[in-house]
Amino acid sequence: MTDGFTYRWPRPALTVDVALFGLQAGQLSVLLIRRRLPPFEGWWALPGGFVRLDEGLEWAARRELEEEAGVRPAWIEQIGAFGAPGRDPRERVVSVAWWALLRADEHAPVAASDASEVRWHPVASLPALAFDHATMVTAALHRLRQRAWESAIGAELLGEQFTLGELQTVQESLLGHPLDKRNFRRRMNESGLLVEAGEARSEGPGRPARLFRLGDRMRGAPLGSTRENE
Amino acid sequence: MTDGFTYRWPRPALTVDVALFGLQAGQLSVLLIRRRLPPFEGWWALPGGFVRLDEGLEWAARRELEEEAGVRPAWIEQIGAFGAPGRDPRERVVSVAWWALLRADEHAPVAASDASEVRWHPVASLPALAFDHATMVTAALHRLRQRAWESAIGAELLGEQFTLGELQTVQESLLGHPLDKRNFRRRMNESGLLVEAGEARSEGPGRPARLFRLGDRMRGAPLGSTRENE
DNA sequence: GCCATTAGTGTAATCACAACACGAAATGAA
DNA sequence: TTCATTTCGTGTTGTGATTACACTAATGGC
Repeated sequence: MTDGFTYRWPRPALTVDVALFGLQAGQLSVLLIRRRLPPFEGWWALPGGFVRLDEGLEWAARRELEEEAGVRPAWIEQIGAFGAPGRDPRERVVSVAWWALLRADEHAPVAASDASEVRWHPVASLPALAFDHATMVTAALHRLRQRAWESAIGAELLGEQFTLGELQTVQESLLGHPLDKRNFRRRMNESGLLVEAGEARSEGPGRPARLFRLGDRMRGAPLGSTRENE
Repeated sequence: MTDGFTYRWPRPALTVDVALFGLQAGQLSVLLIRRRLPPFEGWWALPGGFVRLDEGLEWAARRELEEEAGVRPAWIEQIGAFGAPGRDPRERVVSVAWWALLRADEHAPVAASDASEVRWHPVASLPALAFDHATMVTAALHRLRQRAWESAIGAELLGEQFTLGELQTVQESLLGHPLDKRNFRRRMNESGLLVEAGEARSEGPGRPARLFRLGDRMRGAPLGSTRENE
């Protein structure tokens, strides 16, 4: 952004790191990989890696998820850049952190490339993490809960169609606390985010539940009732 | 974040760009510099520049403000990373964007280094901007207004001590719409962010106003009443 | 001392959110 | 077929927060 020479200076390395969330047995969990190489050899870390010259940041994040764990998130959003000098002991590395959601029906992640192991860890009991990844997870969780509170983002964890009961259960898992059934359903109805889609009954007994899907272009949109600042 | 060789790959350049806001004659304005060199020669742009190997991101942002305009912001916060390939026609450049506030009593900015001119532009009427800086300004404004709504950030634009009337005026300028006097004062009182600090009368006639200052470590903290998600 | 100017204060109406219990529709077993 | 079980689906009331709104208090200038 200065003259034609400036951009030949030595430059920091640029990486992306992704906090990928999913539900494992109803537990909100983060996908971690165990590092096979130094630094932090043997430690758990977020999947991530270097940004290539020709790819966008979000693309880089998606590619790393695919390469390192073989998964494609249903939702991904940037958290911000983490660039404290010394956060990587090797050299100066600035990392753009992301958070993402993986649908439950996606196939399980598999270890690949730089990882000796890939595993879901419940957010309630995380191990020590490499680099500043603990900070990133904290920030990611914060954003996730904010989104879950204000926008039914949990729908991204379900299939194309889902019942209100399913959606509520997912949202509760994301938020980490129970929701009132009637209030939840009212909010969803009034939000205008959902549209009906037939009828069905999933598990054995009980009255069949109506099916819904996300309305067009409603990904992550705020509920109608949420306070905004003009 | 992979093996010892990976970080020798060619890497994107890394810059910071800052949307610095201030009040000019009561108008919320952004500081822009006119570029003296290609690309976008002669266009208005946000101050910014390359990140050095040994400095943190926030430091880089502050340094560029000082170098290019000779100012030190009272508040600065990250917006996020902008890294679409092609956003800089020269080569791949990823930029970490920031927004900042400059106190009214700071001395006026001066043109330096890469800029042929430095000027405040009211946000209501911005010129076309270089690169993707228009997007950054939009995002910055959004965050600024959010903060102003939920946290009396306007106090950063005033001196150490200020009256509630002054604070309200500033907040109104930031938000872009008027606030109710009594409701504003109640919120401030209940927030617990402010503490008294003597007594004074500023301009000519009228009842003297009480002076306040920000309570310890209350920078940008949310008002007590603001809804949060647990 | 009177007028102009700015600071400071309380209450009523409205709205959003939280709490809460039962009837409806299906399944499966007796 | 009847009954027990299970899950789905629905409305109202109370409470706390936000909004709207008008006058008195204290000073400076004439």
